[in-house]
Amino acid sequence: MNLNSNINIATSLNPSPCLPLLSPPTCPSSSPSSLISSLKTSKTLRDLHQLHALAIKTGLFGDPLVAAEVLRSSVLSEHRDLRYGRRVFDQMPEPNCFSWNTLIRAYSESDGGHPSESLLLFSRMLLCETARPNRYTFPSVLKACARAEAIQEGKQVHGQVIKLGWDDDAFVLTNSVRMYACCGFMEDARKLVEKSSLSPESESSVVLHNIVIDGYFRLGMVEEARQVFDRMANKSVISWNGMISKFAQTGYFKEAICVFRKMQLEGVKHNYVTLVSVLPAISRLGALELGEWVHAYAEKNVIEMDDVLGSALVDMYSKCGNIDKAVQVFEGLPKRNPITWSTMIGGLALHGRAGEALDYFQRMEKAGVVPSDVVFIGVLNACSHAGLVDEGRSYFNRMVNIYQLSPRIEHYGCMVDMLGRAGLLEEAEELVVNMPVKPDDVIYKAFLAACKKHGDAEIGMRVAKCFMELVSHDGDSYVLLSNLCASLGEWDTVAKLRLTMKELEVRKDPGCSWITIDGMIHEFVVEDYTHPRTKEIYLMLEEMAVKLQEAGYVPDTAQVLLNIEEEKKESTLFYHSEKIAIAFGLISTSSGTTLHIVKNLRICGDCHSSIKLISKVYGRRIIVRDRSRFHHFEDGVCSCNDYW
DNA sequence: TTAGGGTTAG
Repeated sequence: MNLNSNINIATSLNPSPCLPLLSPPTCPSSSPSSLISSLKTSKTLRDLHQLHALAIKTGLFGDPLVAAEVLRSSVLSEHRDLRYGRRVFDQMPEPNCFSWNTLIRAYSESDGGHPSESLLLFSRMLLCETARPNRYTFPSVLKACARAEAIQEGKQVHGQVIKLGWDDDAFVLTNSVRMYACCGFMEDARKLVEKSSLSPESESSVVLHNIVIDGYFRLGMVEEARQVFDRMANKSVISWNGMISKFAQTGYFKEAICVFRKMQLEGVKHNYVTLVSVLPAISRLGALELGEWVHAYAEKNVIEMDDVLGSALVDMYSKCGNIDKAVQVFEGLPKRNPITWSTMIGGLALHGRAGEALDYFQRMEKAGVVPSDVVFIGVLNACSHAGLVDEGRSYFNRMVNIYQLSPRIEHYGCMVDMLGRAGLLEEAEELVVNMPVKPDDVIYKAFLAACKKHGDAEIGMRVAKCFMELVSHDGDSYVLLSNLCASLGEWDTVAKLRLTMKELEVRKDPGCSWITIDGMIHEFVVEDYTHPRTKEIYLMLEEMAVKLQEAGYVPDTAQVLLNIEEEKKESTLFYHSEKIAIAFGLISTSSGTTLHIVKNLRICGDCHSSIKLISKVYGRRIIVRDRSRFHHFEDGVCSCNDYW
């Protein structure tokens, strides 16, 4: 869009506004100042309409200050109505500068894709002789450019800023930097910051640096963002919160927690946003102790427990293995929204507590909350993990027919997984082939895992062909497929697959498990020898092997799908990362302590049966979160009833 | 009339 192009706003808008002409119930005295103060305190759209009518009736609308306040109340109050405000503006014979700024700002902040409207108005304002852009005009126009990521227009506006001499104004500067940062022009953004005469300790300088950091994160330039943060002479709580939330949102969970700890060490008080920002990182890492600390901190510091912080806590307790506590937090919340319900239902599903997940879904419906498509992902996931195939089909149909929600690939993913786990491979295949969205890696992975579980290579290979055509770069799917072939002894195909992976530079995520002891996260990969207590860990693993064999453990070497000697297979199995993490947990905690393990991949069959025995032999509850769900091992039994 | 937040198939 070119700001200098001719724009005929008048023809594009409703020229005959219907303005109400009611008498207000309580008629304020008709002086400009009392009308303005009534407008400022008006609470509803109805009040506003009546005061507007009064202004017209008494002729006071002709007073530019009154008209400006009618406009401001229309578009920037809590009960804003942009279309109404636009009609008010178009009625003004000669809007003053304040009114232009008000409407430009309202468009730049609105959600309905209106930033371009802001720019159109600004270009009209430039041609207007009675109102010149001022220091209040530019922040909004620049914000509109930033939101539309319109660099060409942004540069033109910035040109006007310099021409009219507003470039030293703190608000204008902030928004100029933000405009460049949002458009990805970090060089320009940084130049402006460096050129500014602000003291590095000043509040404005902190804001500018926060914006630059945000810009680097948008571009995925995490290291640059971190460097700017580390070098800041002064940091506000918003700077710290920004780093935590951006790290967590980009998958840098450990880094998010690290910043959170550093903030604490430097004596910066956490606030509500800090907690909401760090909790998702804690959830993903399964760092229960830290999560509990955050919960206690919120209570001790009387941080408001609303639906948002409540959802984050429910999610944290669910993903960190304490589902009962998640339920307790949920039940204690003063307010719940659709996300809170989704989080609770998804959490119960993750723990295999399908019956309760479905009960909560019913409660949600009874409470009058309209189910979102996300909550159905939780419901279908619950059915899938509990083998409730008929219920799953029925909920899928209800979602489509009663709630009129279009199934997304995630819903099909749940259905394929559900049918596959239950051994209904042909029905699952039919769904993969006929579903209206293109199957992705995840769908194939669920399907291939089901074929492997049920030993059906024929269907597996048929679908595998489609998967190969995807030219996927997802390492896990290749490994799954090659494992499927390996379980059939098809070593030639395995070799071919490995070669394809090499050619496409596909890498598999290495299996990795972690355990938190005294607030420290300890990470282990398969056959890991890097931990400072490696010697003790491996002595423990040897002891475990002996005790398990005494208890009747037979290694399930069919799980090791490499073409290697049986004996080597046995040792490979015993050094899987989750077993190493458990050995470390056993030597680092007192007897009877529950162990919480998180694994990035799905737990293998041999580990699953070993951990059942370990829980019995060592008298420990062991809670393992793998890629798809929780397993609660106790006294030789797992909560998943071996259906996973 | 500048900056910050929660759920989602394997």
